Amino acid sequence: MKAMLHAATSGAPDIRARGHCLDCAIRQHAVCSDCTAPELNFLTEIKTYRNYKSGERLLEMGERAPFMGTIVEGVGSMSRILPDGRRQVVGLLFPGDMVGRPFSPVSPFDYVAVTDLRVCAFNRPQFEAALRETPTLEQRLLEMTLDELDSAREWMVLLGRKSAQEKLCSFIVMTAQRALRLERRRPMDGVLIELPLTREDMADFLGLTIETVSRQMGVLKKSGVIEMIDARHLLIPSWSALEEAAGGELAAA
Amino acid sequence: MKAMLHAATSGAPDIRARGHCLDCAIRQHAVCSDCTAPELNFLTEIKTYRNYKSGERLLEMGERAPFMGTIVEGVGSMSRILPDGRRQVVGLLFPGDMVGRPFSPVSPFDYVAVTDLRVCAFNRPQFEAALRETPTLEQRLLEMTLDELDSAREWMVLLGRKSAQEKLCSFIVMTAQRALRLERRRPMDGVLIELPLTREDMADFLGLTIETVSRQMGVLKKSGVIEMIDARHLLIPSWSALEEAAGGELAAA
DNA sequence: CGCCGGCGTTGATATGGATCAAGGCGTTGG
DNA sequence: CCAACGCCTTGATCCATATCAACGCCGGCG
Repeated sequence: MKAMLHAATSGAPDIRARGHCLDCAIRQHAVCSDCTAPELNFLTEIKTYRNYKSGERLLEMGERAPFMGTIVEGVGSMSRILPDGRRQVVGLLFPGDMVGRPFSPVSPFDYVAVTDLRVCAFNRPQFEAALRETPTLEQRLLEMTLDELDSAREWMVLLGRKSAQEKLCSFIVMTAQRALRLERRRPMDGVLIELPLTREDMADFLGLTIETVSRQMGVLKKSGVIEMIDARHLLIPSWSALEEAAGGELAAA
Repeated sequence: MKAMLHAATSGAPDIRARGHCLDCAIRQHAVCSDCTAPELNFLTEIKTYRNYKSGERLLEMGERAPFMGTIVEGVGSMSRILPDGRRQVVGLLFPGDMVGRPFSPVSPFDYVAVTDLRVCAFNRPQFEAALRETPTLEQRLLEMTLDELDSAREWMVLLGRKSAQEKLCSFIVMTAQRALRLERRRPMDGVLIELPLTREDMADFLGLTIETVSRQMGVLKKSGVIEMIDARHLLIPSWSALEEAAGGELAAA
């Protein structure tokens, strides 16, 4: 629950060579998914890649955000830390998800690399201009934002009304759905799940402490809802039993 | 915490006469705020008003939503009820706020009238077509959606990490800000606040029980953070003391 | 008028999850 | 090889909030 002392915001992230947007592995999940070839040509010209090590901060709450971008590889988080150190993760970012808040020069949350991360980044004013001039881009952003809003509200249900057990199960369901969707696979019995977060990040996402997360994982293991390969790898014997234990619908986001 | 048995979704809400959008009292707060006169002429033609009594359900989670709209008068809520009856309010709707989920024929949440309500409504397909054809409208919707997303995430911080006390104070701050903004006034010491919600709705919004809400109101009263005129009317002697007790920034939404 | 139902308060008790504390494993680096 | 650290687990205890229960106030209605 106490905020970890993460590495400070990186001053000069590793910026790598381009590569054409047409060849992008996650384009179909990203804000540019509906763009035409000429539009992609333009984006190719203004994008840069940024790489971060796990724990690095990409953007800091309350600070000017020099860029916006899309996660290409890895997992990130958005979080806020209260003055006394309590921390709440308000969103996880998987490949295809946007980093940064369009139309606001100041980031309303901290963006942190949960795993090593690769981000397709755009200079903010340039990207905002592109948005205004490109209806495909803007419409897709609207769609994505509406979906994120639905997800955020579902997470509010979890935070406000679910038990620690149910929170854990919902988290596992959500993580599995996101991971599987990237591979265009459907949830099924016997799938193997990798949890990209530390117990601390899970706790901060679920509004719990690490001890409670750890204990509830134990309970789930004992009750057979999950099998633990190790702390970060689970097997789901029965998808429906897991959803049952999550205590209420979780729409795909 | 148990779901109240609200009146069923109204089959045929009271649909009233028009009135021109140019004369609309809440236009500057709504999705149509940036529209030109000709655009407003068009909207005037396709809009209808719907009136609801407190407790009526405008849209039901999982059901086809025949319309979308904007709150003109009164306060509404979006909520979800878990299979076992636990309820979480995921958003309050003040004049200017949108009712319904654009681009999804099925409502992801229940929309309920908290007070008597007047809604400016559009037939869904017509409104969506208007959105696609009217960049001012679509851009404004994007802006509003991004703001709502920020608010939802701030509420996640509250639900996950704040104490009952802090939740109550944050709620009062938020309610006051919303009410004052409509009147173009700024928060100041000594303002009188009206709480539009029952203790039950507050509890469901804050992830608490009614008893805890009631007790914490008592504590706030005793500690002088608020003065209670009656259960629904408060006086804020010191705005900064209230914000202090809310335990962390609450951006205006 | 008197009853009843919705809403709010208050009190007594129970409990889920937090807190405090200790220890285990695996990796890194001296 | 051992020390130190990050991450995770497990145990004992505490406490904030839930739960269970009763009551007061008020407005509507028979």
